Amino acid sequence: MTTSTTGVPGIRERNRAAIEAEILTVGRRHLAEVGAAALSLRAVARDLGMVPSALYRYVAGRDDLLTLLIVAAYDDLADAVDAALARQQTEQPASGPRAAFTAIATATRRWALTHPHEHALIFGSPVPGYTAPAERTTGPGTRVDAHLIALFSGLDAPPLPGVDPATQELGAASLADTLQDPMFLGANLSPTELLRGVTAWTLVLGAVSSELFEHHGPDLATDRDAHFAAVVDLAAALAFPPDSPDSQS
Amino acid sequence: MTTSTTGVPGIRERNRAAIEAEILTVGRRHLAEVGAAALSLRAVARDLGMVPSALYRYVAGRDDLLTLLIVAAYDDLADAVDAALARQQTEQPASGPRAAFTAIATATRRWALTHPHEHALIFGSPVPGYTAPAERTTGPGTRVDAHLIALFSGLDAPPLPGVDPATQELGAASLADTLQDPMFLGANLSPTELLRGVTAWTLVLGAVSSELFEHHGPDLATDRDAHFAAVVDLAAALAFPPDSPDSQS
DNA sequence: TGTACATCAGTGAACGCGCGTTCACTGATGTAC
DNA sequence: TGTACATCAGTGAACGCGCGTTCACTGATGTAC
Repeated sequence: MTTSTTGVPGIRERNRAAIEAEILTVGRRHLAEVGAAALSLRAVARDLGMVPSALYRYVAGRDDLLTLLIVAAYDDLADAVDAALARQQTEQPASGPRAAFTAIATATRRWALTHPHEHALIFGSPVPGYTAPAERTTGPGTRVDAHLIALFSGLDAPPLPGVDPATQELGAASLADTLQDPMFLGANLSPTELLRGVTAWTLVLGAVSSELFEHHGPDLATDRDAHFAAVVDLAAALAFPPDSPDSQS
Repeated sequence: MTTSTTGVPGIRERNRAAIEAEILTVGRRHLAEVGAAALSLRAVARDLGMVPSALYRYVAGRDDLLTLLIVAAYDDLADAVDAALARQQTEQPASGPRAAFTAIATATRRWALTHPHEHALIFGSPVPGYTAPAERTTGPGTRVDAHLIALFSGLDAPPLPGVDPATQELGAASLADTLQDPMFLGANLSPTELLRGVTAWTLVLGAVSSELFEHHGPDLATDRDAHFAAVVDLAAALAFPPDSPDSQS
């Protein structure tokens, strides 16, 4: 369309890309400052030195901007997790899935602490009057999950002591349908592994949100890092077999 | 002041109490319908058949109304938990702390599912531009916690298999200061018990929020009750010794 | 290389909306003597 | 029991604010011939 016949993008196209990037940057800054509920198209436009209506050349409306920010947040988090995994892979090439789980959990918490509003946007209470379009958010929203699924596969952990086998069985069975999702293709995950993995991850996210939103006040732990490490250790004990190596730094 | 010399409240005083109650009722209904972020003084006044400014006779402003609603939500949840515990006490008088933990978790989830916005108000992301006055919310906010503390005391559970003792020790130590809080007076709780108890409860709240906010989409489990029961079973395994009885209904 | 036309970016004004909060006021309810 | 005064509940109008979205428009950038 606007592409010239040589395939080289013209100025218009380059400008458009530049401004789209700028909108995203400013949008993220506003999100970080005021939160999703108070995010305003007019304020973003103001900050871009534009008149509000001009934004509609680039964004269909406020909801569309929110969707862009959600996608960006998921991607940013996933990038941070990818980086943490890669770092670990080079520093401790022999480490197993449990250490990878710990690395993912730690990176997720770090990211949340540095991006509280973006964490709230994707893991907190829903933004009033907005529902995310699944076809745009599920892709980036499952990048971290894909890592976890790989880690939880083929563990064959023995039942935890003090756990009721019948209750576990029923809970696992209720997840069987989910395993049909294409996401799990080739993962070779058992319902029980999924149950225990999802539970471990729920605990991690719960701990992060609990720390961030201060459910137990600001002073629960004197050493928050140590507290979180212990929680992650417990979470890992839910999903991984007892002899699984976990190298804490 | 307005009390007559006989000690019997006059009409004014009774009217005032009645209207205060009505404000709370309408406020809660609005909260349930639109959520905390969209809660508006004007709308509440409208619904009461009053002019907006009249509300200021009863409430200092929007923030004050929010505080009232937070207190009411905590109390309502705690009432539901109390009722569930009492019911269990009569139906299964011989059941132990682990069964009580399960009852509390189940009641908390039930309450959250029937009061999603109130759950979000106290356990979700913070309301933008509002910070709760601790001196008014901590009282009702810790009623459920008090039950849990009692349950977690004196358990002396053995270390979970697959858990790193050093990591647990550090995590527990970071909670030692918290144990000085008057709330723990006479509870005889060890740092390790607190760590494992808080973690178990974090998992429960995380699971409730995850289900409510649909972090894994609407269709993670075909039988959500069974899924939740299995998660609570795993949570209990974190805090209670393996031989602790847990009677699932 | 030059001209006629189509596309696009951004402007500026306006729409209608709802919000929290203030203020001077009326009329009813209570209190003191 | 009656009267003068103080307290309180609720009214109505107004303040200034920011919001999302629409619309007709100007001027610049690109395209076709």
